[in-house]
Amino acid sequence: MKHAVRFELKKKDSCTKARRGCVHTPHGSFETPVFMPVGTQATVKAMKPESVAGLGREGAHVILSNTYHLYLRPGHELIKRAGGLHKFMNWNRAILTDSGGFQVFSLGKMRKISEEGVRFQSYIDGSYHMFTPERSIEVQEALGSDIIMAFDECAPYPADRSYVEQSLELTTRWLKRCKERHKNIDQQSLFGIMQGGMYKDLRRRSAEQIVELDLPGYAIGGLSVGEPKELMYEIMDDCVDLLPSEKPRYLMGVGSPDCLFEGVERGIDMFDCVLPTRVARHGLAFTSRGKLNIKNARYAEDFGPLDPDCDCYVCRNYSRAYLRSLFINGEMLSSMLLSEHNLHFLVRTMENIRQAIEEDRFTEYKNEFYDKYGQF
RNA sequence: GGGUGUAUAGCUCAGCUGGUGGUAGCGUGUGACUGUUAAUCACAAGGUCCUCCGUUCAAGUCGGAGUACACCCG
Repeated sequence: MKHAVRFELKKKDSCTKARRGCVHTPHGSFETPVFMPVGTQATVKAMKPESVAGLGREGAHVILSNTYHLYLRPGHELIKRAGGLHKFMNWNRAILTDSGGFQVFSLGKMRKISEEGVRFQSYIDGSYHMFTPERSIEVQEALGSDIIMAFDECAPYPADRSYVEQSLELTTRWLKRCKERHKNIDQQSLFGIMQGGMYKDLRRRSAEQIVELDLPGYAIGGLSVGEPKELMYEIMDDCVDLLPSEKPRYLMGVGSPDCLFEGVERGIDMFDCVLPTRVARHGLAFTSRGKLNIKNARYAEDFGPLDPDCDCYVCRNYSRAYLRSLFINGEMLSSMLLSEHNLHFLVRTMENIRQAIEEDRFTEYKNEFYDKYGQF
């Protein structure tokens, strides 16, 4: 049977491991490397779907949503009855759903891990819910996303070697159960997730185990969980190549501008991150000259655009002074405009990266970007 | 004109029977945020405790006068 998702590798940079490709899904294709905006609760916070579709020059063609959150509320069965996640949220392009694996990490004390799965306590009403690999796949099937992620354990940092080792082995066993349970491979594609924490040999072992299962795509999980960036880059130096070059490689949860460049340079094709939308709601903008905190007093009477080099809707129409005024008055338009700008900035930067790879000048573009952006 | 009450951070207020001014809220200033429990969180600055006199070893706190404001009565 034909896989729902297929990767087409178009070009490789001659100096670095950067690649240019395209992922084809039942809900259209997206060019890679790609940044996927995050819409955890079936919405990219503060953004209308048509605005997401209009980001950058070409628009965003894939977003991420979350299995655990939608399972809790409004419920995957409800979304299925609504006609699936795409229809429910009015997004007819590709959707990738995270499995709930990250919540094993982020929900901290509110869960208990066993061989069977994870017992979560709902942060909404305190009720208990058993999530297993099978359950995660069932829920993602009901949601109808194009790419579904394996249910994994995202280990914390720092973590003992023995803990990470057991966690990685558990993740592999769970991946096998996910694959076993996943039947509609012509409608949805399951991506496996590498773990192994900050231990290179464990990363290698994890990669070997999951690659053997011959899935249509692979992700690197368990990075950007609090470790220094240099350490993350060092781990990536080693482990990206362990994933098959003919499959898309997805670095989960990463999305600061510098990390995108560093990831692409090491052969990553897909990224997702809440950072641009979260920091936007907290008043921080990414600009070509670096981070800009809109609540700083010095912007009170700055009537220029957020980023003079940006051509987004926000920069074309609003001043820093206005955006600051919105923010300090607690107006929701502040979140909307800053989210749109930040997402545009990352989506546009990725478009530039893709073009640079096509023209075989990725490193040149990266240096150009870094020079202008300054300190991260 | 008389009575009553209030006066402490930029604002709104805690501060018991005197013992170095408050983990107070908001505001202000700054920072953090990376598969979203996050329109969140953290830190900092900022005061002749209205003025004067008195009681006391010691007064934001007790007494008196003044001033300002609020309300009530003429």
